[in-house]
Amino acid sequence: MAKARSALRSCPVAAFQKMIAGKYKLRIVWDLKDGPRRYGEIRSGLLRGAVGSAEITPRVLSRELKALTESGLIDRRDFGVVPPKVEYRLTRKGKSFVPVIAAIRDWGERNLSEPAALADAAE
Amino acid sequence: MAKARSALRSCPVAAFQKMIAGKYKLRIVWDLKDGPRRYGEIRSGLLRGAVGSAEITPRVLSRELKALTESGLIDRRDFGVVPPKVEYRLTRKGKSFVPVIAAIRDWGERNLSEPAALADAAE
DNA sequence: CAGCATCCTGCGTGATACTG
DNA sequence: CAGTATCACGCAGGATGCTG
Repeated sequence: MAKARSALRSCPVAAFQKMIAGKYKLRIVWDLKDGPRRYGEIRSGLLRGAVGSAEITPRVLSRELKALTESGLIDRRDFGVVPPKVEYRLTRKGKSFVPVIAAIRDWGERNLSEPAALADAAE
Repeated sequence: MAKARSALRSCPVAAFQKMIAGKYKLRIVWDLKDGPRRYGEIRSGLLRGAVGSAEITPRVLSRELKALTESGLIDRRDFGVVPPKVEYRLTRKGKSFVPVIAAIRDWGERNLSEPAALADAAE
């Protein structure tokens, strides 16, 4: 079975965790599910849902986007114009990953959101 | 809609990320799906799948277990005997989370494991 | 507009040693 | 056996400023 082979490496879960490491990767992918978006749009989009304290620094966003690109989840498209215009879109692989995030969101909406908030508040 | 309310806080995805933060939490929950396990068993179980370099230090494992307990995913049962015997088991909430991990594993097995390994190897 | 360069800080994680 | 205590370190991630 092919299963045993891949399971050895470090199990899919660990690979998954590496892939989505970082605070924004999941949200970026989720945001891109509706179609291509420009750098600034993604940045703005990430602010929705933030509690309102911190901005996402270009350095961080840039890193995440690059990592996602190297993971093969998203694709970077540079229009090579001035002023710069760059779009990011999901790859095939990225699209196939959307349902997984959907499952996460779905579970999170009914199990986290509020009850888990006290675990935070307690801290 | 209740959706908007919970979505505001920081979106389910962020809450999810906080909940499973740490290298072992997902694997612990996954490991516990087959039934209760003792501290030492969990520790040994985590070594399967590790590339073989590092041990899991008690400090780290202890923290993860405590965090998972406070998240309400697992339940700690101390038998109060000597030598100590402590079992960890999934709660209802924890069990409901297993399918999500299954989805992750499933996706990971067909999309990561090897092709994504080069992203690692490159590093 | 879409980044990159530099500095700085907190925390997650590993190593080691000790205890009820 | 099932942890806790202490030390140390790398790195994610925020702040600020610059550029093509």
